[in-house]
Amino acid sequence: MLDASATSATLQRLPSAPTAEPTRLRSLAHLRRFDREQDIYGQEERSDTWYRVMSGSARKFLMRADGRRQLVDIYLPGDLFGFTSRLHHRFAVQAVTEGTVIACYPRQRVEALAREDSETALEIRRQILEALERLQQQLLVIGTMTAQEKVREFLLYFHRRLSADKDEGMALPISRYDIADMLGISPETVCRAITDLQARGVISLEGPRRIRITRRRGGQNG
Amino acid sequence: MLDASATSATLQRLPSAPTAEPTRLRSLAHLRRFDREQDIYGQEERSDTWYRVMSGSARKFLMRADGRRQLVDIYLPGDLFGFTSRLHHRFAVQAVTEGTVIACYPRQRVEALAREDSETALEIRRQILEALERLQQQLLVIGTMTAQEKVREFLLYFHRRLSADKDEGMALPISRYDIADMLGISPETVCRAITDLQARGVISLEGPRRIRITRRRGGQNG
DNA sequence: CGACTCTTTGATGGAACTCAAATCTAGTGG
DNA sequence: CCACTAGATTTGAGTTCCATCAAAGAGTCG
Repeated sequence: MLDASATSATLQRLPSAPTAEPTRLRSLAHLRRFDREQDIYGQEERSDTWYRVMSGSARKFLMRADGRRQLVDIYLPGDLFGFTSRLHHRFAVQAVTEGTVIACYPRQRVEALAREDSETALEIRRQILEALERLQQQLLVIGTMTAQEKVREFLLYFHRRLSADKDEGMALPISRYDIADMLGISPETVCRAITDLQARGVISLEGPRRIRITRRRGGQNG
Repeated sequence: MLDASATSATLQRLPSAPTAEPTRLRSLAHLRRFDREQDIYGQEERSDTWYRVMSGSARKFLMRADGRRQLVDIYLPGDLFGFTSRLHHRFAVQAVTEGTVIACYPRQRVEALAREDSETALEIRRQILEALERLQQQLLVIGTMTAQEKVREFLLYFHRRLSADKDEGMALPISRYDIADMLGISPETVCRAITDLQARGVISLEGPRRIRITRRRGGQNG
């Protein structure tokens, strides 16, 4: 929508990677910077590029015919995404945080590299498996029955992913609406669940976007 | 009866890939037969084997502390499973259909083969991507809001996966309980939803396990 | 400061879970 | 072949939970 002039994103060389990234792969990447809500790729777009979050965050989602938005995944620094067995994407991915920096890898060249370098191939396999594990975790969260559980599981899961310390609060990059669209419940219910969890002493808020996990019971660690 | 339709689907299930199983990979496999409800691998088991359904079906699930069973995926003929980036599994997989036949591949040897044969490596990558797509689809199904939608989406999705003809009914290998544990709703609600869908003319039943899709509106095809 | 978005809270009708029981199905053995 | 059994499926009644509509508070950024 706003993405008509998608090339407000800046092209530049990659100076150094924050996360462990094989040198061979890194040499194929170029960096782009995205504004808040800006599309990284659109629904139905050709899947000829792979991406990695260098900083910031992004949401993967699908717009339904009835106008509902379904969130499928949140990408955080270090996450590789954009691969599919299809020719075209079925979801869109857009930046959540202002100034999100994404490394872009031309798919053809990555696959060519993988063909001749088994180490790269292994790394790619590992990254796809990571995405798989994330989706499974996500399924476990959404698969719980009550809304309260969903929100609690989601917060624990997200806290783990942000690899934040238990004692220091985590800074949620996403809104209540994002959480709602991710869990298949209404934003108001997310709010009420958070309020209840706070009342029960499971979490404590220091500002709406800063959440501290106080008590973690029955949580299976990652 | 269920087996008959399932087995005939073996070689034509994958939409984008006509390839059944590379000869190189096949040579590493040995076949095992499983009874109904028998574990193919258990929760917390070491992940040193990959599997492929040759005939029958299997469920991947996790038992929660409160006794609730959460289903994450259903494996049908042609599906490869068992890979993870972890050392141990976090889910169990057990046969659903009596006499399910599974091909087992020693992980070490598969990965060794992948290291020296880029074609095999590509095939593995493709298979993992298939699993990823399946989980995404599953997330879309569960992420819908009403139970009615969930059940309808699930039936359409499963119908697609069984690559059954629209006009001929599909033979559900799984129970209402399985569907419920997959969608995070109660089995009674699954029943009522199916009854309602039947009343609305969306589906028609010829026996509880034989479902025919009558009308498919708004369904995105695979 | 003021406009905007995000978050929270309230009230209400409808949806879904639970407990309970009836019906159906498939499989077993007489 | 049929009665019988165990399991699966369906239906009913009552209660809880959640989506929805509405509006008020909080936070943010110009």
